[in-house]
Amino acid sequence: MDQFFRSRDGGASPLDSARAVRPAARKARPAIRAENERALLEAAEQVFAEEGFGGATTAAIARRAGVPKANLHYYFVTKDALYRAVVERVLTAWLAAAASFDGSDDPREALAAYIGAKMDLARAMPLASRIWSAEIMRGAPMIQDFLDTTLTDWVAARETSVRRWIAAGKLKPIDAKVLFYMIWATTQQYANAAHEMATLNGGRPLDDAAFERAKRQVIATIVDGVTA
Amino acid sequence: MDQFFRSRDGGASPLDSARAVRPAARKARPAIRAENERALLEAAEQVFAEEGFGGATTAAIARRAGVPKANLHYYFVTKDALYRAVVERVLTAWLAAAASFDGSDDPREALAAYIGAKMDLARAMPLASRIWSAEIMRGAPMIQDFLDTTLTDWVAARETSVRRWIAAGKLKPIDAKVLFYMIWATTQQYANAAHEMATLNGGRPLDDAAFERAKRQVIATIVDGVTA
DNA sequence: GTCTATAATCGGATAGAC
DNA sequence: GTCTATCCGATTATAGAC
Repeated sequence: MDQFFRSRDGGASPLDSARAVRPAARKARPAIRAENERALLEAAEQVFAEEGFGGATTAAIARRAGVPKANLHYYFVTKDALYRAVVERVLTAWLAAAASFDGSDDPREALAAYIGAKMDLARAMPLASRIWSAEIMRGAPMIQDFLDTTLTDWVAARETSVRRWIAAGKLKPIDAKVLFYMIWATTQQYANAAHEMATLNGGRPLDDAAFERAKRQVIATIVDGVTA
Repeated sequence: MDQFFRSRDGGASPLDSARAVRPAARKARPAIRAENERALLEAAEQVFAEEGFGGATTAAIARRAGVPKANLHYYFVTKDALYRAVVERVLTAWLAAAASFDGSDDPREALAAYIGAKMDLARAMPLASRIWSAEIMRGAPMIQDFLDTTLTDWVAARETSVRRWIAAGKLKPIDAKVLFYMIWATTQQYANAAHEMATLNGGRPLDDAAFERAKRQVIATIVDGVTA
């Protein structure tokens, strides 16, 4: 995972990202460390999602996690390292959802499974999903290596599948990238714009039934829109 | 326009947002004021788009505009007021694009015109569009009044049109809000994720021809996906 | 491993000379 | 109307006692 990240100053090689978290001292109580790291990561996810990287402060994160600020800097040496740890979590989840595209040779099934998985990811991890979008909006200073390597390869491979489906008459003659941009944008929207959706829903967040209806409509629209 | 805004502390009524910009002194040279405000707004748009509200600094904005930092605070009393002025511009553009939905009684034409206008907006004003998305992602602290009033009314009226088209057998039985969320997300993507798209395009931004092809595919996918 | 105290810097905003 | 100098609270990060 570390190979995807570079430090925010842009000058680092993939290798030096090493461990963002200090190694545990011998004979430490692992439970305390695990709990403090968990609380800090959870608080960091909230604050980074609400305020963005620049607007987030380590003091606010430490306060929300219920640990002294100096403790935050003990577990995560810099604000940057803490942010990286948060982004790693959602990258893992993103890759897991991506795998769901490959469960079927039929484009309708593959697309339905992938769109559904991405919708579920936005619903289950809205804060992490928002951080992911914000990272991309800022020009991906932390995940450029991921875009250059894993994502580029992933898209290229799926473009081959799409071309095969087009040749087989199963899909319209579309550009696969444009399709993926639409899928990414639409599914992320259910994390990014949850507040706007709540406002337009009479002030209440979407309940599970409304979300499931939305998921079905999103899948149906895209699948019907690209199949021949 | 001012009635859409509230100050970021959340406690303000629409009335007190008054003039974010100082009134010109009598006998001032309007050209200097106009040029300084223009340079500051342009620089602010760049910095807010790159760093977010919290990450942007007035020093960086003043430096990019080529004016002393104290001058920024002369023209725009607070960072908040400068941000509000930037958001006002994109709100105006958003409303102009929204009007293009109402040019036809046929859903295919209305949707094509609106999606095309939103795509063109993202292409023509990518920085302002990104700020708009970031504002919504943060929970719309500055444009909540717009969401509560103008946007709520706009969506409600278009939902009526969509229901009419469904009843006439021209559209599938869809939820209009889910359709609009998809349109908003997909079109914004061409501003928000321009860097990611460039990476997947061999490092080069989309040229005009590629953008026009994407626009046609987005329109076709959505229109074909929702028409009966 | 924890946390109080503090260093060093940066941030928004202003005073007041020109 | 402009801009240098500066205030002062906030911010990241660390030192060092416990």
